[in-house]
Amino acid sequence: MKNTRQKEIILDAVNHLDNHPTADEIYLFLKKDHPRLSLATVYRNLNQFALEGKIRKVSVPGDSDRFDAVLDVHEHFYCEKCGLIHDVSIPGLEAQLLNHPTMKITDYKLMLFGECESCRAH
Amino acid sequence: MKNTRQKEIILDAVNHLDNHPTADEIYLFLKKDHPRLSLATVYRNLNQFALEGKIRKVSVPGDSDRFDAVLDVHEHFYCEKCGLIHDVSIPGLEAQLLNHPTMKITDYKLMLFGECESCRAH
DNA sequence: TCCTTTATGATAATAATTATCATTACTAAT
DNA sequence: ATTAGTAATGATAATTATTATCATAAAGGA
Ligand SMILES: [Mn+2]
Ligand SMILES: [Mn+2]
Ligand SMILES: [Zn+2]
Ligand SMILES: [Zn+2]
Repeated sequence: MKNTRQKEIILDAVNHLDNHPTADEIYLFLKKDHPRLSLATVYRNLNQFALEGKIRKVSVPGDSDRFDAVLDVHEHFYCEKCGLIHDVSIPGLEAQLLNHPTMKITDYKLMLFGECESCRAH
Repeated sequence: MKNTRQKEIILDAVNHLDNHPTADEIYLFLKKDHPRLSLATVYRNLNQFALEGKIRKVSVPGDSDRFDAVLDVHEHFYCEKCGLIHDVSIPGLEAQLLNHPTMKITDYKLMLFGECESCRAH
């Protein structure tokens, strides 16, 4: 509700770190230039931004949540070789999931697993 | 590797409790008749069974993991009204996800959210 | 039965996230 | 510009689910 320097730099960080960073990674990145920043403030604002739809929260089963400034519909793929999370486009998937005949589905969380292109090449 | 009474009753419990129970729910259910059972043993064996493919582990973002004895391909739907997890069949979904043109996808975790039929009726 | 090995039970440790609360600093009104 | 009111922050404690540790117990083969 009130504008703060912290909100500004945290949102900027999510926009500039395009690797689906965790709250802690964002915190460590910002701490270099803003040593008084608190991890609690990072969590608080990331969750608030996600609620407001300014960013996406990406749940990784058995691991920390990650954050994504890209709002276009896309899925996430966790490469079990390199550990990176890659964006994946699956056209028609969202419509297929949300148009279920009996259940009123309003949202979904999906994580794909496997081996990414670059790891397969090696 | 060794057969124990604990393995037997824990696997039986997952088969008997068809509500996608958590490790703790299984533990509390079994403790009534087996007061010496340890929660660590429940976790250990549930994870082992899941690795062996005897049961499924169902990840619920932001909540405890759940366990499922039904091995047939099906998805899970979390009703935000009643909090229950319902089974959902989405024919063709698995093939669509695993046959991605570029990524070698071998597995996925999906959780659907919305309002279930019975809650919508009220 | 005896021996070796693996599993168990009890509890400590871990790790991510949220809660608490005194202090700080926005914002708007004076 | 000063003030007053309110919301946000920073520091840290608490929470919660799960895993790790390790002494003891029990499985199963010889
Ligand atoms: Mn993304
Ligand atoms: Mn199920
Ligand atoms: Zn990779
Ligand atoms: Zn419901």
